[in-house]
Amino acid sequence: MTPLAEKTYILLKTVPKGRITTYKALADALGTKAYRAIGQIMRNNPYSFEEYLDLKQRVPCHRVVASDGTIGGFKGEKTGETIRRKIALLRKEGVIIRNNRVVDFKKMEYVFDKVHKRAL
DNA sequence: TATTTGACCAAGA
DNA sequence: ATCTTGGCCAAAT
Repeated sequence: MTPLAEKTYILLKTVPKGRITTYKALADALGTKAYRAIGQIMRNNPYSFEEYLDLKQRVPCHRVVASDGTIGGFKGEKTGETIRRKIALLRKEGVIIRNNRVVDFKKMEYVFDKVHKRAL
């Protein structure tokens, strides 16, 4: 677990069900420009939301989408059945998706506040 | 130490 | 609405 990864997971866990954030928003909130690294960190997520059972620890990496509202990747892949599972998870939480894009994406985005940043 | 690799991004055409 | 392109920087190799 790298330092940035640890902070990223802590922050991401504050995003509630039915809302989303972006790779860039996470990077910005953490004071780094390494938004590409955030993707790497999601890929290495040891607490998969689907597979990990401990509610307190699991990291909702399916709630992270690209800055233009497109879905982004999941489990190391960017297309195919894996992405359909990410979409299914989001839909189950109430996020509307059409043509691989979050509808009303700006309104669905969760904005990190001072309290969350302070916890890092 | 040096190089390569991305679940990315913003701006242009 | 797509599509390139150049840039970005932490981590992995």
